[in-house]
Amino acid sequence: MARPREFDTDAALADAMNVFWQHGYDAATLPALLKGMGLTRGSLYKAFADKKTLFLKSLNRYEAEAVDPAIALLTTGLADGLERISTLFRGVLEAVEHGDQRGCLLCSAAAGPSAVDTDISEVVQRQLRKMGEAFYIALTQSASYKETEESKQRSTASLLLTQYIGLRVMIKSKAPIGTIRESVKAINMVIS
Amino acid sequence: MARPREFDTDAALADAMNVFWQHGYDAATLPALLKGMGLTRGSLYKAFADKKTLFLKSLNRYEAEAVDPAIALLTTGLADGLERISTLFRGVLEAVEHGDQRGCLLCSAAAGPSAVDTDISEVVQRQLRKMGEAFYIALTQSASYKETEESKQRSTASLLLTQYIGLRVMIKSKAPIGTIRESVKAINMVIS
DNA sequence: ACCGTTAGGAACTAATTGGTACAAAACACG
DNA sequence: CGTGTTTTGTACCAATTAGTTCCTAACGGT
Repeated sequence: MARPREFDTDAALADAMNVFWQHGYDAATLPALLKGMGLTRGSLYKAFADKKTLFLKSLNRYEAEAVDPAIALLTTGLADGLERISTLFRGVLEAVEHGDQRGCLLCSAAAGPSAVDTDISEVVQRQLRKMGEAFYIALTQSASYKETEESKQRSTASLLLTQYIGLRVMIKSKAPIGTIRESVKAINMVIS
Repeated sequence: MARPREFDTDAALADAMNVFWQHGYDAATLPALLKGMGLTRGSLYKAFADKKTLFLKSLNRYEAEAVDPAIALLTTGLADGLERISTLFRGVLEAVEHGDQRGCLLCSAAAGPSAVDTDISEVVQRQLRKMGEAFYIALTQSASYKETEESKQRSTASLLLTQYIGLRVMIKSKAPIGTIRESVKAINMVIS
């Protein structure tokens, strides 16, 4: 009973996510978002309230699009948990080898706006926690770790999460590819 | 043979560094810097050219004030290299326990402006490289690692550097203290 | 075919951004 | 004492920021 929206809000959100992914929260200016999303101010503010909520929605979309698949990889599929973990890190490395230097929206948010804004911090913490839990589950489902005491499994999971964040921050900082490779190699060394 | 400066440039730089440390490069506005440094626009621009070079100088000062001491800890002093590494991470943890959530200026720069600006990236990469090298030296001077093959020493050093970055990013993201403790515990587990 | 409701889009706003211009002030040296 | 040189501080600037207003366009139900 009114004029229908001319664009697909979900597609627009995907575009917004990519702009934030490339530039980061602060550096993603409104004009850049508008251009990337292909719509005008009126439409954006009508559909997404304001920049911060647009970012929060982007973050949630990132969760669905990048974090959850990673978690799925870690918690299901391949027989051995360690193999899954290796595959995850190998995937990150491969993206870099193919020139993707965007890093990880979640990790960049952790280093940036999450420190300042509690709403953003909440979402970031929740997603990081999920990742950590997924590492833990992968460990419990691995031949080499399934029998070890839980406290060691927890610690190793925590190590892997920290390692994941550190790795993706290094990638975004334009660290030389050799350093990235070395770091991934080191992880494989530790878990096997 | 002219009017002398009314402030200590080095003290002012220290103040600037702290402002950047708390807010990050982008979020540190000029008024915030001026207030934190206790001087006016005229003086700041006469003494430090512009915001970016002020940041680069702050980064170098951070190197002298925080990075180099950490490197010194890792490469000299305590008998065993692993003990030095433990001490470093324990120090980070202690700072957090005392309420310091600023994280690490270097690590935040890595996740933020380093991705965009090559001048900043250069400084960041150099400092990260120094840190990695220091971890490596600490390993070669430890009872348990000094005999292992170099490639493994390199990998472990790389792991520690990545871990260090990840840890400090998590801290800045306001991760719960339990997670931080767990992550530090995990490192001690790996290296001993 | 009309009418209520919503989307779209351009113009506008108010605040803030980093940076500059310039006059007044404070010194060192002769 | 000047006088030349540099700092200081204020006022200013143009550009950019996120966000709003408001008129028009496009629909859907009756």
